[in-house]
Parts: sequence; structure tokens; C-alpha cells
Amino acid sequence: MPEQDEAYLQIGEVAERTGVTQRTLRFYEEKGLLRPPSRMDGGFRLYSEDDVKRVERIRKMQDLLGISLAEIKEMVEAEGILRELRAQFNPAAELPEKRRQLEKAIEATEAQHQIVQHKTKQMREMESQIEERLRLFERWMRELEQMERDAGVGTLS
Amino acid sequence: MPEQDEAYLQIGEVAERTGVTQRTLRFYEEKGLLRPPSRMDGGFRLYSEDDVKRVERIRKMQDLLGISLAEIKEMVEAEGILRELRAQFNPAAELPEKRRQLEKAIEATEAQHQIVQHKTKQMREMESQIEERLRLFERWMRELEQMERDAGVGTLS
DNA sequence: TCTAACCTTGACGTAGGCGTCAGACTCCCC
DNA sequence: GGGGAGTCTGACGCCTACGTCAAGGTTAGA
Repeated sequence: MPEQDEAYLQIGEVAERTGVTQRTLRFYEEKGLLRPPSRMDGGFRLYSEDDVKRVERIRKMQDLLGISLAEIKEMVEAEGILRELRAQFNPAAELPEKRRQLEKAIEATEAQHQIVQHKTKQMREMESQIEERLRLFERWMRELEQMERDAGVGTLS
Repeated sequence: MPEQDEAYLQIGEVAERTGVTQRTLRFYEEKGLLRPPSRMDGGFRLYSEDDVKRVERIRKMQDLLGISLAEIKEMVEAEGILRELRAQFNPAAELPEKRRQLEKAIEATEAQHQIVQHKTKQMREMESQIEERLRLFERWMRELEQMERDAGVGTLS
């Protein structure tokens, strides 16, 4: 087993860097969104830089996609596969197994891609709707100004 | 007061058409997201087509922006102003007041625009990240296939 | 006029996503 | 080896966004 001697982080540091609370980190672990981190002899959690990135991705998905942690869990699991694939040795015997895993990861990522694409499209639609409203408002504003100048009585179009 | 004789809808129909429950419609009213609708003599709620549109907008915001109802409330209030402006008579004396309202509506809409723009941008970033991942996965897949053909042992790049 | 379908308010329940203690343990430095 | 800062595991609390009865009133058609 290749021991990576990354700079390990305690929960407080991870919390500070990611902007979430320690409670949230433990909660994500409990719910399976973060793999159980390694521990110090005394039981303190030790996180890797990968974990930090994962937390950041989770938060971004919460913020942008507005989906449940259960759904996010499924999505980030594709990344777990990625890590495993990269970490393992590669005896030829395991190739078919790796291939299946990779296929699963690709499938999951494609599903994710669909969702994000769809939302992006709808966001763009919403954006242009808002822009249209703004133009309407500004036209009204000009009409109002005109009416003030005329000191007349009229109705907005 | 100009009475609009639109086709009024009961809560059940609105629920069906918008895909939300009656409970949700009453809840939105309670929380100030929907203006209290008119009533039949017996007390049954009577909604307008405008209300239906408003519900649809609320749902879209929940889905796309993933923000709280409190925030959505602030956003949709700009539309209330819009309706009032269009519905009122236009005595010149009220023009300055209308103008202030319109300015408020424009401000709120611009704030909304900012938010949506920002999210759209981040969504596009996420989209391209996912696409990059997909390309990486597919490259690995090709490498795996190559390794199978070679029946050799290697490490993914 | 009766009845089935629809609606009313009120009140309690619930799932998700954490917040917030409490009491005990660990780490690290002086 | 003493102590302050950091962390541990429960366990209960809380807010949001509704769900779900219950008990009764309304509407509209036969």
C-alpha cells in the first residue's frame, strides 16, 4: 500500500478552509459524503487535501444545483472511484474490474452532465427573461418621465 | 376600480395546473409569497391567471436558484409593483409615487439579475469541469483497453 | 333537498441539514 | 506534569418547507 505523506489536516483547519463547521464535516461523514478519514492515535480525524476539495465540490453542488445531500452523494461517488483507480496497482487480472468501475464512473458523470446542462439552459432562459423585464421597466420609466413632462394623464402600455 | 373578469380558479385547479399542493398554495399565502386571493361568498379562494404565473415563477426560482422562500419573496415583490402600476389610474399627482415604485422594482430586478448572472456563470464553469472529467475518463478508458490488448501492467497517467 | 366533491382553519407531524450543548478525552507546549 | 486549546461522541434542539389528519362549512348537480 502506497502511503501518501500528504500534509494532513485536523478538522478545525478543514472547517476554516472550507467555510463549513466541524459539525457539518462530521455530518457529511455520517451520511457517507466524505469517506471516514484516518485518525491520530488519540482518535482525532486527519483529513487530506483531497478531502478538502471534496467538501468544496459538495458545497458548490448544494449551492448551484440545490439538490439533496443524498443526490450529491451519488454524484461524488464517481470521484471515489477515480481515486481508487489511480491508487491501485494494475495487475492484468484486475483490468476487467477496473473497467467496470470506470464505466460506472463515466455513466454517473454523464448523468451529472445532463443535469447541469439542463439547469444551465434554464438559467440562461431565466436570465434573458429578467433582461427583458428590465428593458420593459426602463421603457416605462421613460414613458413616466414623458408623462411628467407633459403633465398629462395616460396609461402605461 | 377596474374589475377584471378573468376566469377565476379555485385552489384545486391551481394546484393541479401548477403541480403544487393546496397546502403549499396556502402556505405561500401565509408567508406572503402570494397576495391573499379574493374569495367566493362561502370563503373559497379564487385565484387569477396571474397567480398561476406567480406560483410557476416561485417554483422555478426554488428549483433553479435553490434559495429560501424568504429570498424569493423579496424577488417576486418587484412583480407585485408591476401589477399595481399597470392596474392603477394615472392622475398626474401620483406620478412621482409611481416613479419611486418603479425605481424600486428596477432595483430589485437588477439585484435579481446579478444573482442569476453569477449563478449562470458558475454553472457554466461546473459544466466545463464535468466535460473535462469526462474527457479524462474516456482517455483512461482507452488506456485501459490498450493495456488489456497488451496484457501488460502499467499505471494510469 | 340531498349528496358527493370541494374547500375552510387549526393543529400536529416530519424530513433534511445542520446548531448546540455536555462531559470526557487528547495534544502540545512550558 | 500541568493546563489550555482542540477534539471526541452522543443527544437533544431548531428552522424550513411543507405533509397530514380532523372537524366542519360550501357548492353544484340530480
